[in-house]
Amino acid sequence: MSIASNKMPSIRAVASRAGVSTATVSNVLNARRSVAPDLAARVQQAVQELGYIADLGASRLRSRKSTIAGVLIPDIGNPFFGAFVAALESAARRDGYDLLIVSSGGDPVQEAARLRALLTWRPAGVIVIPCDDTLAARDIAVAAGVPMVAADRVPAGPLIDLVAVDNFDIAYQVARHLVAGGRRHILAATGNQSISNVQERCNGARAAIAGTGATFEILEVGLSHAEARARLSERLQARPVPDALFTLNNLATLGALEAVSAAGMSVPGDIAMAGFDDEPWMHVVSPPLTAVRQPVEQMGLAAWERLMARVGGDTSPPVQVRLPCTLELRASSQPAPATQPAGV
Amino acid sequence: MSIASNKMPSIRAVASRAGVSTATVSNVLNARRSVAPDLAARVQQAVQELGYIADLGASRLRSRKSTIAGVLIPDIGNPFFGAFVAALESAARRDGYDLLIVSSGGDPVQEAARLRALLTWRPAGVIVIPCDDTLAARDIAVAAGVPMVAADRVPAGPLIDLVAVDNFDIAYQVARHLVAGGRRHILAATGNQSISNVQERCNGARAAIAGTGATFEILEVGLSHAEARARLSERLQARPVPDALFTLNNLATLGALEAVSAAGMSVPGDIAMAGFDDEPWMHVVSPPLTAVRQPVEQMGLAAWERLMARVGGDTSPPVQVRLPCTLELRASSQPAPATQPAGV
DNA sequence: ATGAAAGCGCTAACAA
DNA sequence: TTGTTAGCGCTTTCAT
Repeated sequence: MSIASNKMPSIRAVASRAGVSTATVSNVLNARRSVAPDLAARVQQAVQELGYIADLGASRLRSRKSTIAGVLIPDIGNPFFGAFVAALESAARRDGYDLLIVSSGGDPVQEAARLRALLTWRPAGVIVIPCDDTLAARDIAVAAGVPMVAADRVPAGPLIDLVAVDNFDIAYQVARHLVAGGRRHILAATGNQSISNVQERCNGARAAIAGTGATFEILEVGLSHAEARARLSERLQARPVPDALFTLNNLATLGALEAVSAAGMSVPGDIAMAGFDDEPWMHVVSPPLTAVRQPVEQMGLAAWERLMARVGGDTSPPVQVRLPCTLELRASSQPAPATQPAGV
Repeated sequence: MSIASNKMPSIRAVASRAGVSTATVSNVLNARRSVAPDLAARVQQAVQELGYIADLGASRLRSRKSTIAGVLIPDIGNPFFGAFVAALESAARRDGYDLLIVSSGGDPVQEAARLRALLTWRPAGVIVIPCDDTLAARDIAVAAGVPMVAADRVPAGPLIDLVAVDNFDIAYQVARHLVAGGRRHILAATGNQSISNVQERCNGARAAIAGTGATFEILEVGLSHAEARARLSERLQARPVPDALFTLNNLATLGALEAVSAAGMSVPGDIAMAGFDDEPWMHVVSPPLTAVRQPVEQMGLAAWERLMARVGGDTSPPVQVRLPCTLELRASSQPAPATQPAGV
């Protein structure tokens, strides 16, 4: 709580300097009503001279039009979410909006609290990557009458607009690829099994494996790569030792790489690896990692587009946008070669 | 520009429902003046029932106290900046502030434009990672009377509060380490040589190399790892071939790894590698990469602390906070072994 | 085409 | 302790 800057001139200062009314200044700046060229010029000059910057808070208060959009994500420090927000930002800027970005920390309680903080600024709408499929935040937004679109993860219950990737389909492809390569025991490693996109991924993998005789196992490995490494290291010491690792997010992939390396297993000789999220470094490790590339920028754009539609008054039923992923096949998931001494 | 939500009850709705004045509601909610317990209870209940969420924009307008801080960084999609913002966010939340985060895209013109957009919301202060050492944005903030603290990069000219790492010192350490390992031709790869922290790093390296007989060369490799790979691939084909690569940011490191790999050079046999920014994947590549770990969280906290001090009325001369980095020595920068077939 | 004046939701000064 | 009133900076009637 601090003293706001008080050196900023108000619209009145501009008006008096230009010798016009505040209404005229407003009209010049917002191109609302037509203003005589000479007056407009005087206004522009006064704006320049004073370094006037309009107060959008006051403007919003009176006009009841908001140019803020809220963004509620699990963690701005995660590169995946960072890329998502970057895409949102450029779209928002193009449309004249500013973004209020807050992190929920993956905690549903925080999520609700942060949404309330967002609504405090009266955003035109909110884009949220839910941290669980309950999405208590939805009720708050609905009660407030603020449009909300969900991204990445599928909230259960009442429908709202959703933009996500086709998790089932791509996971199906990955699992089929692994089985086709002769893998018999696929271990899926994920942060939190209860997140909807994880479930979709698991379902897709299961469907691909069904009837092939291969087995499928899910392991929760926590929310950091260090924890993932620990969990997976434990698991790799136990029986049956999996011959394929399907990591369901970038943190798990990293932890898995460490665990496999620590266990002295060779990739893809002893164990195949494939994971969600394709990051630049994944093709400089040896062997290069097979990865699912999510169209994160398109997700951002699509989410923004949906929000703008709602904000613009679209009252049609909620839609689900599903974007296709691409599978970047690299060496880590190839069939075990007869001879290959490669470590990780 | 959209219709703001109009379903939200105002403070008047709460007041009438609780049978009190709006002033009393305000006092209850902000714990300003003391209010009789029964009235307070009625207010709280009305707030609950109506789902009232105060309008902070209106509040700020009247009270002239702002609880938003602006954050101006080159690119929210870059993990380094993402981590910085994440640190800022938790500090800000603790102090009751919300963050308005915008990206300049590394363009000074955009930087100024985005700062103006920020000021439109009347933030209590602004934290900026400048995209060049001119920092035109500074003048705008000064003119507006809004406290600004710079981070990561050192703006030239009039002093403002600055939080950065000790680039010279750590670069000195790295270069000395490389030379001590027998390297004779060190190539520094950077995105934009004109950025102050890059210059400091180069100066540090030069100082360490001076008088050792080794040579030092700087190559600008662009702003993406793809471009970095291309530039470095070219360079590695030319003479003299460097025997050490000092990459000055994470993108350059990645590009360098690709270029070295493509050139068929072994690390650290043919060429040593060391770089700025320690990312989790850097110790899962082979060989693990020597990296400079920047205390990015502490940078965020220190920058926030500085801003809060200024916002609180501290008018002492600008201070420079320099945080120490740590050098994570790994295999990639070790002396060339007599025999080692390792690729990258 | 322009200005005067009201009022958005809130808090601070002033009354009671 | 509580209520009443004015007014933050802006936009929008409503006059002119």
